Amino acid sequence: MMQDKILSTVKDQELIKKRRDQMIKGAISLFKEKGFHRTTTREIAKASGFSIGTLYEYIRTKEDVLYFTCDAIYDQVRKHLEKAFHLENPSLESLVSVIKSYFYLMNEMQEEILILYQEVKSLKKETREYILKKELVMVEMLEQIIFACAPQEKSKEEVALLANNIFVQGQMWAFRRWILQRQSTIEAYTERQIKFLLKSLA
Amino acid sequence: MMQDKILSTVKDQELIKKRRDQMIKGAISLFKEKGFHRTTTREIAKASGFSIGTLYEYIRTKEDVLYFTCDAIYDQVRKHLEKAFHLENPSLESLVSVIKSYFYLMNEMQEEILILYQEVKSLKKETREYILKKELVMVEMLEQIIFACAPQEKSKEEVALLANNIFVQGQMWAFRRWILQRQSTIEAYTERQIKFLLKSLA
Amino acid sequence: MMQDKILSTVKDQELIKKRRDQMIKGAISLFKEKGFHRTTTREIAKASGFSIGTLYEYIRTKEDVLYFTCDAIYDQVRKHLEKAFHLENPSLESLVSVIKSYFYLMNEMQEEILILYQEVKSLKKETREYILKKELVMVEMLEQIIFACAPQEKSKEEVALLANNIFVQGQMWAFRRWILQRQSTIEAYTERQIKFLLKSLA
Amino acid sequence: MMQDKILSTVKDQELIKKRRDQMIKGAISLFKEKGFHRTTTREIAKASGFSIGTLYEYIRTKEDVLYFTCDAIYDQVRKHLEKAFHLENPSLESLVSVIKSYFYLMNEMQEEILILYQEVKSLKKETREYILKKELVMVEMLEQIIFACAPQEKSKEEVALLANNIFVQGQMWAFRRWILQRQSTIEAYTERQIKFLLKSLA
DNA sequence: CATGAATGAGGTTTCATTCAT
DNA sequence: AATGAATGAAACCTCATTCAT
Repeated sequence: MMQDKILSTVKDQELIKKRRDQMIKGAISLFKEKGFHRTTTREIAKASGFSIGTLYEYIRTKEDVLYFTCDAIYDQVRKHLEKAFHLENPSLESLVSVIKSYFYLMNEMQEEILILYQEVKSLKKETREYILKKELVMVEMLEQIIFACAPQEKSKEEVALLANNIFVQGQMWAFRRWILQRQSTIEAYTERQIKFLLKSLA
Repeated sequence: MMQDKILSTVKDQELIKKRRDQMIKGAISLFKEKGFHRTTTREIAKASGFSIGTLYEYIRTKEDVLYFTCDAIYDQVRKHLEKAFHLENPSLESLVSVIKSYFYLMNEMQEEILILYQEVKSLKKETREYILKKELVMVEMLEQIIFACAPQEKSKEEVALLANNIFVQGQMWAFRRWILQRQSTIEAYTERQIKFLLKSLA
Repeated sequence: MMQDKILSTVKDQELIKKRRDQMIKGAISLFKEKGFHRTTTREIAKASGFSIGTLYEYIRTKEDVLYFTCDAIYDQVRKHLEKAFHLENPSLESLVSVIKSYFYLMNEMQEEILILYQEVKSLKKETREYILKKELVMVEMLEQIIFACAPQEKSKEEVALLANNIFVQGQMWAFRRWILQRQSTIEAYTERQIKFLLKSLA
Repeated sequence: MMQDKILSTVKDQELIKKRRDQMIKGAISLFKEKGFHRTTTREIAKASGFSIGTLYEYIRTKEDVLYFTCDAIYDQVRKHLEKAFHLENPSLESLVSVIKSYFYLMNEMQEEILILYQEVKSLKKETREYILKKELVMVEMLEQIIFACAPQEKSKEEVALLANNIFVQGQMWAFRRWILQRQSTIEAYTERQIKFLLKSLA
């Protein structure tokens, strides 16, 4: 984990984990509300339940908080998907259920997804690439599944695009909530997208 | 235009237009590079070719710059689309050509689209809603076109979703460039998306 | 008049007088409302009915406006007093009527008096002294009247102090309005102050 | 104390008191010299012996400095008066000694009194009223003393007016120094004012 | 390990004044 | 004479970061 590369003054590894988890929890709730830039380190410390001094025992710069936060969100998504993506006998139905599972997760994690969409660009290049690689891995997992479940003759590029489309359509439910959620539910939305998708796969 | 509602100390309407255009141009190039929050008003003034004092003759707050910028980007998109959307005899082919035209525009306006995606959330509620309404209008235009060109039995909701998908798939080319543009060109991308879409419409 | 010493780009003397009168009128109403420091030159120009450029044809610095304003207020007071102070046959009664006349004037000019009290200190030393000399002259006029009307054996110093007391008690009605005007009228206030004064003179 | 209502980022109450006292001392010396508006927050910080950042740990806005300063000046006056006003057996002599004590205090606190006279109006309504109430209380204390020491038949209104006159005559020594202190000493001034006053009381 | 007071660079915004038209 | 757009110094205030306790 790259997380470990960010040095902490503190030695006790368990404590580091605990404090960073507190921090991420506090940060997410603040970033949801006001975004990264409008949130101060003092607020983060307070929301995390410790002092500003202590916060800086576990990070080097404010950007580290954003990094940890994005990282944690991606891990949460990945953890969920890994479970769902573990298919026994691939079939179109299992692809459908994977997609459903993913869309419903996006519905639950709407706010966190918004954070990713809006703030990742504030990370510096190197860190941003590290974070995005995590999404890349997930997209590739999805590609595998499509290959396995819908093995019609399709080029690698087409499958890759389908995987991306599915990924974005899940996130879209979050970042276009102002338009999509005015008149639809996650269930109806999922239903329709899957319908279109299956036609595309045909 | 809501633009007019933002007061300027300056009275000459033509000059206001000219200066605000300079400002938008300067701001876009800076926002592309470092985002809204990391750009200072001093930098905006300089990039616009006038002094900080002059900048504030044409805006009230820094947020106004973001507002003008987003507004201008949306207007640029809309202006283009209005032309492309003006169909003579609707057919599947004309739908395809509309989509192509839109995708190619997104390719040209990549950086601007990124600004929209990342910074609109920094506008205050009221202004943000005003800006998003512009996108809503465009989505509705696309819905009309789909109805006209692909008049198979489809529910209003399905058409709305298709319009949204098309819209997002265009923008996606910009905001997922790090993954999509590594291995594809706008032409190939457009081709494939249209292929999937036509299947969905079938 | 020192006013004339403040150069104006404009040559036409009548116009200068007219413009400065407009300016003073505008300035007084603004200073009443928000004080000298919180009033901007732009606001003064607007309230005076001309442009900021024109304002600066008739003054050199913002402080000049304050100077003209204080000067005009003092002149207004003096003009009034000169009439009232012109006694035919001096007597205690005529002293009383002079005081009454002064107090009632202070009542009418409350806001202007407040400007003097609060803003004269913002004038630079030299100008301030020039302005205060005008009050000194008025106090001396009052001393003459006391001498003439209440010719009991009193030292020069005592008379000077009485004159000052009377002057301040008139202004007090304005600058202590928050305490005095809650429960009294100018008539009752004048009555009582005169009663005490006559005892002091006895 | 209302002071406590103004939040400080700092938690240590003793430190807050200490720093605010430093601040008030620094501010008074600057306000004496150049007034509130012409004094910058940086100057206040420097004169207080700490950085601009630290200053803002103990206040929210520049106006708070003025508020603390006025409040401190009034408290200093009140503290002094409370001692002097504590009479054992009331008599005309004790009234005279109270007045003397007050006038001499005004002589010592001339500059501070000037600050009150010129700057209180810069406080926002609510705060200004809170500050003025402190003066009101002192005036009422003086009314009590007059009642006790000079119990001739006098109306409540007359006593109130006398108390106000005494108060203003003390402050006058400060704010009319340019005229009064040219030719008199505080001793002579006090003597004469008391003489007039006793006649008024007769 | 934890705390929180201190720091000061740097952000946004204002406004007196000038000068070309 | 009148205008008003342009200027930029300087104001207030914030906040990431440090470090003595």
